[in-house]
Amino acid sequence: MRLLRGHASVTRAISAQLVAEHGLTINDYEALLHLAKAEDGRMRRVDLAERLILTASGVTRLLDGLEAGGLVERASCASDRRVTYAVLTETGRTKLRESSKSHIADVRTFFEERYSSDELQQLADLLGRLPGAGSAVEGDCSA
Amino acid sequence: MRLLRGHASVTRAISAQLVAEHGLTINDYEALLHLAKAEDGRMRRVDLAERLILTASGVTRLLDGLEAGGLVERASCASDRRVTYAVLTETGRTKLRESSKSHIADVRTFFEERYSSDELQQLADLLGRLPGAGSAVEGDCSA
DNA sequence: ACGCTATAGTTGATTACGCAACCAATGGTA
DNA sequence: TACCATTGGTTGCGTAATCAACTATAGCGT
Repeated sequence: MRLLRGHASVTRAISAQLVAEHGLTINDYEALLHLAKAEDGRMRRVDLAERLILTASGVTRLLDGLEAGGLVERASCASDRRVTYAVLTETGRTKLRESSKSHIADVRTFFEERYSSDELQQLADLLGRLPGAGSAVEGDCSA
Repeated sequence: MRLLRGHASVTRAISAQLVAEHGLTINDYEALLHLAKAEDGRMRRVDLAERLILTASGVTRLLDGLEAGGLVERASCASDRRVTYAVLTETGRTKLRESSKSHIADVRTFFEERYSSDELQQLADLLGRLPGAGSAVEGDCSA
């Protein structure tokens, strides 16, 4: 675990910039990002939770905030009435575009200050094997 | 940041075992560990905070719990009356010994399942450059 | 057609932590 | 020596996340 200790300070530093500049936490940001990359800008809440490594309730509350800010909306699924989609709004998409510029720059700077691109590649390979880095295709509600 | 996402699940998994088997969170455990490695089993709270990557207040509360469990005590410093030491008690030392066995095994298992020893070394080198991994010698109250 | 189990999501209580404000000592420096 | 910036520590408050309990569907197997 010692190994992973550094995570806290890194995340905090980067997250703080994001909050200060755009009013988004890292999870807010990454939720928007996942939605943006998903088909139709929508995901089932449960799939989003898995991607963000949050519990279902964590996602409920995260999305509460984003909905309140008008960045996402809910939509229901015709074929399964249990599911609620989180859908990126146009506002949300814009917000993401705006914030990604500086955020990506911040992250890049942070890592490039300490690692060469080879090392970065290595790091990505190694850390990519941890759970939660998977990239399986999620189920769609198109039945 | 994507890179560091895996951290959450790993920490949770390992921490859960520790809590279930010994009633200690990872921070509890590592606090005891740092104290055990320190001279006389004691550290200034502020130094402990730095090691654990917690704020001063975080450490205050962490130690509250450990004190309540009789695992650490407070001691004051003769030469600087601002400082309070956290001191490992005999009970605490025993607790640490007990829990370290299974915890170390758990961690080892977790990492050895996914990485070769070379890779582990690489990972340690790379992650060791993140802030909070430093190993500077801390000030002692022996003036 | 009926019940049983699994899945999606929400809510209440609790926890862990950070930040800001604060107090008390320290240790220059004017 | 009187002041003031710095350091160690605690406390109040807010936030993000967990877990457990719950509701509502879904989709079996008999």
